[in-house]
Amino acid sequence: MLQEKTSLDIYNYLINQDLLFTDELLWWPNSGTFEVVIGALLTQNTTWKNVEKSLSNLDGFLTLDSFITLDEQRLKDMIKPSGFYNQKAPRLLALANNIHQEFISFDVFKDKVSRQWLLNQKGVGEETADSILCYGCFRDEMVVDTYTKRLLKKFGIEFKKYQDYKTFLDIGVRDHFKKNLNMIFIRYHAMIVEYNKLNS
DNA sequence: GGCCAGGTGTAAA
DNA sequence: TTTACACATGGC
Repeated sequence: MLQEKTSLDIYNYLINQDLLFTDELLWWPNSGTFEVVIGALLTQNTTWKNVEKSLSNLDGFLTLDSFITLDEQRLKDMIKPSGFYNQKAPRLLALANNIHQEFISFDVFKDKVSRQWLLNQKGVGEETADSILCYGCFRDEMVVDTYTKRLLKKFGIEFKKYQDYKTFLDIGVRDHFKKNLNMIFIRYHAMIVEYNKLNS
């Protein structure tokens, strides 16, 4: 009889792969800052390499207060390397302005924002919302991306909906670890991405 | 040159 | 509720 793997089995499998990073908190650059919001939108259907070019262009404008001073055309020019700039620029500016208007500072945003508030923002879907919550706000939210789906498929696990993937990944490790879930989710997702990079 | 990348919004069936 | 398509640059 075929026994299906649990999310904890896959987590432990990845732990045993000896992936090359020492501190999972550093895996998403400048996690816990507004920069994660920018990166999360820019990386949509885009390689992180291209996002890095844009982030580099945005040097000096990576805080909430400085970012909202940019005008749309200038932002488009700066984020050109990461593609879809005609839609990403206005969406990023609207999001940043909404954060500023609703929460005043990014620190308050980190503390108070809800997943639903993020999902109501144009340009923020489920993965982007979870990336912002997990890496930007250090909340206990697991991120599901193409790497995740690809890895699970190797184990014969497939779902139709994002939420089904998320629930599958969440339950097993949540029940096992019970505490420090944000760190576990960060480590889990980071390992999935690194594993894919090494095996592709 | 073709294909894909740490997706999302919209329109149409 | 599901499916199809546009969005755009850069790396391989």
